[in-house]
Amino acid sequence: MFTNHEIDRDAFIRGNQPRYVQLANTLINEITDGKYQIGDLLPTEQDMCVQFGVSRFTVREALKKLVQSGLVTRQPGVGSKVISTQMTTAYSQNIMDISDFYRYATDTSLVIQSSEIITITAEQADMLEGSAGETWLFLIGNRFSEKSELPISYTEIWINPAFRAIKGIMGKRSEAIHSEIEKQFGETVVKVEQTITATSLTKKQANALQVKSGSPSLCIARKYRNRKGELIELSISHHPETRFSYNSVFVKNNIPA
Amino acid sequence: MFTNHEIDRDAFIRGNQPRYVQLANTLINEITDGKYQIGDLLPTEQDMCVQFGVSRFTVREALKKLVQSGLVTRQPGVGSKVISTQMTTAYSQNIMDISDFYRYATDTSLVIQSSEIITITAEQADMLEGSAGETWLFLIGNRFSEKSELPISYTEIWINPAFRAIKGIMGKRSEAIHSEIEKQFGETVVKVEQTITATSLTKKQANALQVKSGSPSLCIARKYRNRKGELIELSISHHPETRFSYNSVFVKNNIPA
DNA sequence: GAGTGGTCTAGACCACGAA
DNA sequence: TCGTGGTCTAGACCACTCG
Repeated sequence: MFTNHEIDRDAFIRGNQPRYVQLANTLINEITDGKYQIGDLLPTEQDMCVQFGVSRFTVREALKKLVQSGLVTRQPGVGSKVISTQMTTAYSQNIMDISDFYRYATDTSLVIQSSEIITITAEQADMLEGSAGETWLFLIGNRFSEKSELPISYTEIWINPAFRAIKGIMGKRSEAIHSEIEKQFGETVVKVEQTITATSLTKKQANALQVKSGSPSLCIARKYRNRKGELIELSISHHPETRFSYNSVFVKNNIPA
Repeated sequence: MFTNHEIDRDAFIRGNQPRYVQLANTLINEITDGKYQIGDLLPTEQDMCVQFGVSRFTVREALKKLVQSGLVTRQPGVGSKVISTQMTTAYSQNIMDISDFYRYATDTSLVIQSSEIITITAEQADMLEGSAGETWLFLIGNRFSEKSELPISYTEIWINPAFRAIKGIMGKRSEAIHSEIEKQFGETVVKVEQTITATSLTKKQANALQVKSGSPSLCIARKYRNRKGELIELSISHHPETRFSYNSVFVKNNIPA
């Protein structure tokens, strides 16, 4: 058992993460490193409390993260069973949480090729939840993964007039545009709404992606909102078939009603 | 404050749901009914503890559900702020949790049009995580929403040999196939892996959907797994453009590292 | 400085599954 | 019957926001 002072020093060294996050990472590493096989039971909550010198609350918060990650299921009267020994990630995308939007940007890079201020039409105003005549910043770019020379997406980005003075966004970026807005203007993205559809590529889009005009694409539109619910940024990405897939894992933690 | 006996009687009447679920539903109803506007702060945790006669733990579990639903954000030193006053659902799909897979099936209906036992090839075995020569049940059907006569998807379903004796699956169904397997065989789905891609429709698929051959579609493949990680069912749905979209909401609950 | 939500402890009772 | 995870209470200290 640690005293408070020792916990604080420890946390400082490790980057000041909560105990349950540290414990979750420890357990994830043990599972992915092969200490447990699929079907094995983890130690009980009581055992972990003793082993790691923390309360049951801390252990349970950590185990919640394992369930969310799809590594473990839990059942009263049985225990915590390992159902997967690897985190599902790949060159394909896997978003379960808003913080994953930040991670995604670091695995790929976005190259902005054009930037202009546009006075929006009535139709665009509808899409952007604004009024015709407003002047939004309009960016066009391509996203690349490290593993291929062909772009994985053609992306159009609309930025709210309040942030159109944003600087240094041309060329190759390893960070997301919305996180740049947060930095430069002190805004905070609290909500992202995402819609996925299938579309036919226009000539312009197809050219940028080096595929045939009219071929199918996965279209992902994301609305980034601040605390007041205002639309900060709208991004629309078109991914040609075979170059991109969108993956998710859903795990049952208790019986549905 | 309730005695234990009163809590039990109460729970029985309300369907035996945990207190924090009941509290979450109460708060969701208050928000969607207009008691709070966007930007308003909910009462503090302390206030709710007094108002509802529960502990802070119970209040916090309830508020977690509101954050997951995208109705509220929480910030230390500030409070719990309303950022949306309606649950995001529509004719389009919105899956955040494994239990949503059950709800989706009740909003739409699946009409199974063919059913046969197939001896799988090496290529199919790869996809189904089995061995060539195994005999899987193969279903073909269309999914309809109540609002339109045109199907919203063309669906192919592969069912593990262990469950190929499943009964009563032909024709119109308002329940999901995987939940029928659970019922008839006592299995439990604990994990669903989902991959979304864009594809061109084959002639057969296009005919079933009454669109042009080669037109784009949103392809959603789902692998349903039991506790042991075994593949129980694989479903592959093709949705023509304009008839379907896949929506998600992500909400920030704390600052990412 | 007062109040907020985030984290954490040390207890407790329960329904359920397995032996 | 015994141990599991699910729920719940009553405390506590902290970093942070805001007046």
